[in-house]
Amino acid sequence: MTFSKTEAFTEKQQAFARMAKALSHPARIAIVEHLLKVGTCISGDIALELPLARATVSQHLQELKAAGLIQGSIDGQKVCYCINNEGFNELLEHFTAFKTLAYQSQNCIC
Amino acid sequence: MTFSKTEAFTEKQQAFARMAKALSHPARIAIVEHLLKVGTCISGDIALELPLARATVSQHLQELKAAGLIQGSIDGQKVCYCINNEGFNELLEHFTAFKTLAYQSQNCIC
DNA sequence: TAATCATTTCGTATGTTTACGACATAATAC
DNA sequence: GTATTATGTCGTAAACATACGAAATGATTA
Repeated sequence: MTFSKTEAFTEKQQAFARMAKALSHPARIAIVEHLLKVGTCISGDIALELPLARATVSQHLQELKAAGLIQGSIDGQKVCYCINNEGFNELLEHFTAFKTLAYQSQNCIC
Repeated sequence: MTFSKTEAFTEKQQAFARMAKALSHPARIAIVEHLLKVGTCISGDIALELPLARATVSQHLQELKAAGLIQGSIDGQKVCYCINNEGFNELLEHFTAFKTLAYQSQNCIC
């Protein structure tokens, strides 16, 4: 009974939640930050940056890719990862919407 | 072996991840959106908005509170929830930092 | 005081996440 | 062709998340 009743919520809420979930682990935050900083694509050097086994890093990379936040392309025997701008911008839009709501919201009266 | 090696990452990365985790379920997105829209505090009416048992909604509310995104205060036998502006702003700051990095980042060369 | 109502906590079943070593795969290098 | 290197997938153990009904708590109301 844990298949989180996602179908009961709007597509937008589900999309936002999926992206937030992708960022819900510090290792994945670190990966995204690194890719944003380095800009140019990086492969398994990411694993060197993190205190995790390569298999684990690979797993985190797959999750970020599935969420549409990063993309990877094969370059010889290496894989070159970078930010997926389309997905990343979608994430920022979700937050802009949040921010807009926050501006309109009254202060808490509790 | 799943105590997610959080201690290996910076405090900022951990804080961001904690808040993202709080938003990683559509029900919690819906709750935050609702509180932002309604502005004035709401209690178990939130449960009526969601297709979930009250116990489950309560659990989600505790998680959002623990993450510092909302706050609740007792008003008679009801509990009045609203956005925790301090925590919410912290979340927005994390995203602003992300956005700033994104602006400086080169395009993907992959 | 007892009944009622709003909310949370408890117990629990089940699915998901995290982590790792070991194995598989696929591309260069020798 | 074989070795080396980079990456991903598999199997697995332990922890965590999600959901709910039932019981507990605490405040009004009768």
